[in-house]
Amino acid sequence: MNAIVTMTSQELKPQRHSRASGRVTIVDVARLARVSPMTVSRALKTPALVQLEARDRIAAAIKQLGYVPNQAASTLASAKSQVIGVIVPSLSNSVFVDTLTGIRDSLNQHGYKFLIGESSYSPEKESQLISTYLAHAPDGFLLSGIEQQDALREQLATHNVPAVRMFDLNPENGEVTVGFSHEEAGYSIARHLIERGYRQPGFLGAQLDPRMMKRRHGFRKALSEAGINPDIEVLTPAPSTVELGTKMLGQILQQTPACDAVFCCNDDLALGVLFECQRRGLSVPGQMAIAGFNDLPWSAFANPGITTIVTPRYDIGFTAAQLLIKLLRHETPETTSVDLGFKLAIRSST
Amino acid sequence: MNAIVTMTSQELKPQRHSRASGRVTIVDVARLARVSPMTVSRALKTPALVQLEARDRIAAAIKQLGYVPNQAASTLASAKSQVIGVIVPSLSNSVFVDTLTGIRDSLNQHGYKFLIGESSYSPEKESQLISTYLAHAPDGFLLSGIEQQDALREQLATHNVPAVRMFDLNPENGEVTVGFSHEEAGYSIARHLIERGYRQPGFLGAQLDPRMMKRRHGFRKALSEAGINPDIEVLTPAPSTVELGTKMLGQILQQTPACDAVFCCNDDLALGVLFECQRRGLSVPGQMAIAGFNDLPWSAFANPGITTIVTPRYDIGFTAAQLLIKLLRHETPETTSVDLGFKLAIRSST
DNA sequence: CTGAAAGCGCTTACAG
DNA sequence: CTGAAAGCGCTTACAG
Repeated sequence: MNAIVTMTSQELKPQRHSRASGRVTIVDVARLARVSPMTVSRALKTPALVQLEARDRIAAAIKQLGYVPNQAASTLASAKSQVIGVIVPSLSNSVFVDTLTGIRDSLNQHGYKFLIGESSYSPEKESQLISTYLAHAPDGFLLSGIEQQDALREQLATHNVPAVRMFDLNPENGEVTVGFSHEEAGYSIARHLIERGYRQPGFLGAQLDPRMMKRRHGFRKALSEAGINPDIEVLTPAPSTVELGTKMLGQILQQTPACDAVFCCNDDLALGVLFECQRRGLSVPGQMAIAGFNDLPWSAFANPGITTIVTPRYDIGFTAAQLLIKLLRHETPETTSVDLGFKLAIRSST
Repeated sequence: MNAIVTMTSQELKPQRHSRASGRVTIVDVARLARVSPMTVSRALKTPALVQLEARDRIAAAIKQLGYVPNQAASTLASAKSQVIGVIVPSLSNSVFVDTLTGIRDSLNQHGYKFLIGESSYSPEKESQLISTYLAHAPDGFLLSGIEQQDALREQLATHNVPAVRMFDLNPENGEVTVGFSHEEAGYSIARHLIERGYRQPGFLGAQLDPRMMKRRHGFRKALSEAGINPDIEVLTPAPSTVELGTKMLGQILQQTPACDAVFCCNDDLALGVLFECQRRGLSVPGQMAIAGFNDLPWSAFANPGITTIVTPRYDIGFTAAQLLIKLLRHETPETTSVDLGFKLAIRSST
């Protein structure tokens, strides 16, 4: 009777600083399973260290109560968030979506989640995103490109968060990078066009991000080496789209009517060029050869199929994530710059 | 002297349970700014409640120390994560990427972050993702479609997390939904084809998700009403791609050689059909009319331009996020089912 | 293999 | 407008 009275008075006068969330916690599970909270924690993280019988009782209690661990509490206590920050230039470019898929497939295997940020190709925005994400105490970062701001590098160093760069190569400094040589890719497209006999190939470049400029550089280098004028080109900072491709064909033909081939810095542009050629009655590749970049899903099925560079974007994401996990485990990767290469897919458009 | 000795002995014998992270905390900022940690917290969240002078000292201290608030600690203490879980069917479909952009633009204004999950059109996977995300204590969810599993509904109810559904309408139950009528969209494409005089229009359907089936239903309804055979169709559960479109044209022509128009459940398929028509020497729209769905970025620039349904996918994301924020503030939205409509873009392909 | 104690870095709920 | 105390729900670092 006394006991009941006591309970009632407790209910009427809750603790002064009480702010119970009503949420099922590890303590509730522990009580039901007749173990300590610590053992529940172990059963979840390192089951091998917990007796089978206890493990079963804990599993049953978790199920019965519908327990979901509180990630915030775990992060705070362990200083490990299991979160990776990923920064890509654009989500509307399916190239980066493929990379995210690779990252996801890799990280999921190891229990990591990731936050996705879109830098819109802006180094300033990239640095801002890093600042925001640091509040979530990410265990690591996957970044796009190797041209980050100094401020960003300092932030990473200050907070001691490892990062892996994607989409390029970085043989110079010790930063871990996974990608391929954009310069060589541009070079090989030019060589292909030259070998096919095109003598006035032009370059269509959009976005003007550093990697595109490297492709352009390789393209120009091959042309110069072959004694061909490398200055037939149209450049614009606008994002590459099919619509832009339709316009750029007009522009390059106006500048150089004898232009007989174009290397588009992305397949989007190439598709626009193809449609515009059809509209103008220019045969492809007879009157105008078209080469693209990335091998987007429709490139092989266009009419004609579009010659392009096949980029290993899924593998870049997957490999970069694997490397980052190695770094997080303080394993030393064999190499800091992984070159995944590219392939030249020759199709009917050239 | 004594003091120095004391300090030294403390350094040699750290506290038994010490696990200082080395991280700059709110306490460090408070000390430097000569206020309490509570005042720093207020300066960050509700600056109006803090004296201007103190605010300036705090801002200076934050800058000097490079303080970044610990999100995990904040979430744990306040039981608010400022995180929204977003589930979309697919990231390779740019439609959903556009929606994510709308969501981001809306949530960024209000300081929310979001976790993106890809359900691959699977209700089971959707439920799993929700379970995973609940560990992050999201303040709310944005879901795709209105056909969630009962288990998912229970989870949301148990954890008392509000959700807004996207891409469809839901006049039946009280669930908050933002989208448009897929049935009406399919109906209006059929009406357009009928009015143009096509008498054997076929339907090409991929993925077979609920919304596509509603479009098909509207399409068939209009044909039946007009006394036209609605059974010319090819259906496949495979994801819609340009490659698939090239194949499906062959299939429907094999079934029904006299088929004179196709409604493709997505513009990807329509582009494949267009390329395949070109390859087979079928004039568009003379021998084969093509209609698509979504108005992907290249649809207007194809040759010919592709007639399609323009879907308000960016606005769906933006509006859904706005509505969710209202729910989180316990404001009552004027309506639970927001119809953003669609537009029929008539171009040269029909 | 298990558990009691302390602490992670914030915010709530008070009290002034 | 400001601050001292307690607590959020975990994990670390011990000790057995």
